[in-house]
Amino acid sequence: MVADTDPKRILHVDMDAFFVAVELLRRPDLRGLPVVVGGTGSRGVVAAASYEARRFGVYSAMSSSQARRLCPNAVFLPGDLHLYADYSERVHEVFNSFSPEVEGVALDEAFIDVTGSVQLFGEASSIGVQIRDRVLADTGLVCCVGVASNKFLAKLASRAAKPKIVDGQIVDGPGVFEVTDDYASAFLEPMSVRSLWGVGAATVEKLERFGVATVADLKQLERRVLVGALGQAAGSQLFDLARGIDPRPVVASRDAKSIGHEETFTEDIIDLGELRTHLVRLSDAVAARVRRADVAARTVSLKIRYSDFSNLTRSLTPEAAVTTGQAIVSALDRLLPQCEIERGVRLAGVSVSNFVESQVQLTLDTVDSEPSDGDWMDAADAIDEIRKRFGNKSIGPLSAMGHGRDLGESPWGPSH
DNA sequence: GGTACTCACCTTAGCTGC
DNA sequence: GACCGCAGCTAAGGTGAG
Repeated sequence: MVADTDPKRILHVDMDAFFVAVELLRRPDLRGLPVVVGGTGSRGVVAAASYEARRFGVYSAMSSSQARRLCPNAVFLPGDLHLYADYSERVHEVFNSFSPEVEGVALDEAFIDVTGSVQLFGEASSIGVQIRDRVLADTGLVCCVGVASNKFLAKLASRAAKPKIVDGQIVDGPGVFEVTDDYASAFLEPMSVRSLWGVGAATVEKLERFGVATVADLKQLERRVLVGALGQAAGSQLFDLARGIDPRPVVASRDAKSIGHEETFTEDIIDLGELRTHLVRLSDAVAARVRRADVAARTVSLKIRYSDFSNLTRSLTPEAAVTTGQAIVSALDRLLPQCEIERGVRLAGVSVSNFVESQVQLTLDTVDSEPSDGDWMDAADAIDEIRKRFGNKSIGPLSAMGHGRDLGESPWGPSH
């Protein structure tokens, strides 16, 4: 089962219906009603649903139109990521007061390694109770805590700690749930393989060919069989997870490996000029984040989703690493001819990766040539300063002004 | 009809240099 | 010089989480 040499005490903290719960703090009149965050537009999805909405079968990632059909009386809210980020920060302050080893996974969830904290605060499950109480007292939000000897089991344990919908009724969960190493087999084996980390629709289909539906079924397969079916990394990981083995440590700070923005349009785009205007705006937003991170990006990627939902991704690595919107757009201009605009473009995305230290090298061949990234840096610095003082909407590329929505506004699809 | 957004990571393939 | 094996990089696409 779990290696004897691994005495770690890991917590997984999951905020309960986080986005909805934050909304209810400022709209207490909505308590007890079906409330949905996201899905306000025709092409959007549900980001979070209250338990009252879940009783009608509304869940996150469901299309907005389906959610409306299932629960026409639900209150649909557009969502406010800035507000959620503020609350997330406050919740993380609570986590950090119990251990410095906090790994944020998303705004509403984190792993905490409390191995070194038990002498100070008591047993791991007791720390879980204390965190839950403190989060409620400091923010008014409810969280669920899973306790185990590794991240994978702690994550599943926090799921078991949550409230559930049984026969259309909301049934409270324990709030804190521990999976001991002795209990791990009995806990895991009846579960669907879909519960395991890294198993999505495609992997489920492959496993079904081996007659595998549950973790118990999965344990019947040898490692080499799984590796043959799923590849070295996924196969080997799944073999271990089925046995409750997960060696990944809690990593308190992680450097971003890519930065990107993508956007689904209210209507499909069939004009290359219009598409380019949106790409300029997206590039500008990506570049601003790159500069805030104090890095430069070597690779620029373009993502296009056509009206039939097929995707095209193209990337290139320019001679010099990029930090400005202009430099990203010039790279995109080399990729854009591969886009078949007449097919109708539903979504466009811009991302950058392969980060290096932010150092703009001015070489002799930049003299008397096209404006380089270095030439634009002073202007970009000035833009960053203006945005810091007057807000994101205060300045932007002229060609993109008046086009598209502010990034971060209606983050789960177009609002109309 | 009906599918967002961001990010990480994996696989495969082709190319280049040693 | 041709060929092989290997490593490293780039590019494209896919999968999955949250």
